[in-house]
Amino acid sequence: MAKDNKEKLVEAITSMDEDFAKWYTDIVIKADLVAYGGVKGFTVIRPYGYAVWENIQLILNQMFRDTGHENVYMPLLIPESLLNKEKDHVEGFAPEVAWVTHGGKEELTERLCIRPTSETLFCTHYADIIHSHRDLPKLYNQWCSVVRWEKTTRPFLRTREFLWQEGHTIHATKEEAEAETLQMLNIYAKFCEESLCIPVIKGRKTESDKFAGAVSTYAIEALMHDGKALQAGTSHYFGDGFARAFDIRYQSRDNKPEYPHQTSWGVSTRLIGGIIMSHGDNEGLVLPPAVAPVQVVVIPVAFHKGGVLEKTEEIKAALQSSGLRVKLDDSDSSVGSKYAEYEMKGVPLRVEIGPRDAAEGKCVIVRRDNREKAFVPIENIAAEAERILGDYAAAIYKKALDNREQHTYRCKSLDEITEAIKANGDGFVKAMWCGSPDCEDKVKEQTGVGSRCIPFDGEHIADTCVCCGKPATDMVIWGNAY
RNA sequence: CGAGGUGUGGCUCAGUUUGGUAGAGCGCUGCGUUCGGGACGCAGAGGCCGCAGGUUCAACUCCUGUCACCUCGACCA
Repeated sequence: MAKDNKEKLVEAITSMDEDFAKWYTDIVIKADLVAYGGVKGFTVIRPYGYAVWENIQLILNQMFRDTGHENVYMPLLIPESLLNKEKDHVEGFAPEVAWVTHGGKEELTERLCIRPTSETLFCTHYADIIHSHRDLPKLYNQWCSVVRWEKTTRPFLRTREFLWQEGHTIHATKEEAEAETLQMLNIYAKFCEESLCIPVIKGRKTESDKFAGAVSTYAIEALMHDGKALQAGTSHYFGDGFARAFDIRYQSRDNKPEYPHQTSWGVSTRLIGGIIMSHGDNEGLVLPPAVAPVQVVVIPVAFHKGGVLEKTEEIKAALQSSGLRVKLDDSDSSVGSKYAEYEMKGVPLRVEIGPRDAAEGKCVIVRRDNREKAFVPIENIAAEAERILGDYAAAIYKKALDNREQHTYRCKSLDEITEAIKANGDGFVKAMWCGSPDCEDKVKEQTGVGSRCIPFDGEHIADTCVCCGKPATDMVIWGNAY
């Protein structure tokens, strides 16, 4: 009997060792996060998946407000002439924009692109509203979806339409804008580590990897379970390039026209993909408590027998009153199928209570991450649940961090890189770099790993570039990315 | 955009080779018995076989075209 169940569990979802991509897709569908839509790269985000996104929004919005940002909403469509104003920007995005060419049956005189990002829209608006140094800074953010016509799509990781937030700020000085860029990167890092339990590396992108139109691009990079990197958030410093292209000027205190400095920064529903691939296991999703739609599921066992249902109501109420998100499942499917379902959905804690427990005034708390059971008196349920959730969050963070450490290789030559990956699988490669784009390309060509970022807290691995042997300027983290 | 694959009840698929008017398992609905790791019995509902042409007395099956989705690469949050 137990053996049959085991086999069923294994059948339900492809093992991650066997086929990581299939494992990912299985989870996304079976945990009820998304359904496929009718058009490639466009997905239905199901209520359970959307609830995760809403929790992400809730936390980030608070962090944005705490740092003085305001939410706004920009139009969906961008006239072609507007997109064309900043040269690097249009070159970067033109290949992947979708165009609106008709209104009803009439062909438009100027085609309109569906925003792939909203820099141009913010810039035109800023040109309208900014005249004096007193109008600065403007710290805006918008939650919206954007469209980029990607060739290869995967739910959450790369979809043609994705939900995100894009912050766009404009400042009087370079220093202020640079500080904003780094402040937001730090907020993202804090959010990922504390709320999503995903360890990230903060760093700067190389020239070739910068955002189209940016002076400098910063990113947080996370390592997934299969050793591939995921860019979890980016923050860009634009200098005054966009201001010049869009003719945004303000009069300074000493009555001179000046160009302001800008930033933009964003995270997307891709973060949900990061959660799946950082914490998930062969039983399904493992959700960080801060964003889990249901933090505790209460499951009555043999509840037609005396007293059980009353106790579950009592437990639910106690948990809710301490602010936890709780679900009581008293449907008539078997407990085994409920256990499996909520494990698949990554609910952090499960409370079981049967007639025996009810009689003794206790219940069982089972952790999703390691299935450890704790028998707790019902009167302590809320405090215990909160304590265990704290341990759980720390444990899944540590597990992800351990995985990253185990898959971080320090290499002094291209051969060492190849060998490290061959021996231990994909991961983060730490190696020195001279700063030349040619070497960057060569590393990619010969070892398969591209530059992820130049971390702020780089190590000194060697004196010379891993590729050409000339004096090195930076330590770069290399890897295979999603 | 290149290479491969798949379209048949909600899902996974069989049936296509050899044309004769559609099946299984799971899921779903109702009633009852169950419940400490994916329960069981009985009774039901549900598909003009992706779409459009063509061949044929007859097409899920053969032919032509087309669309969609998936996987893997190159490009990208």
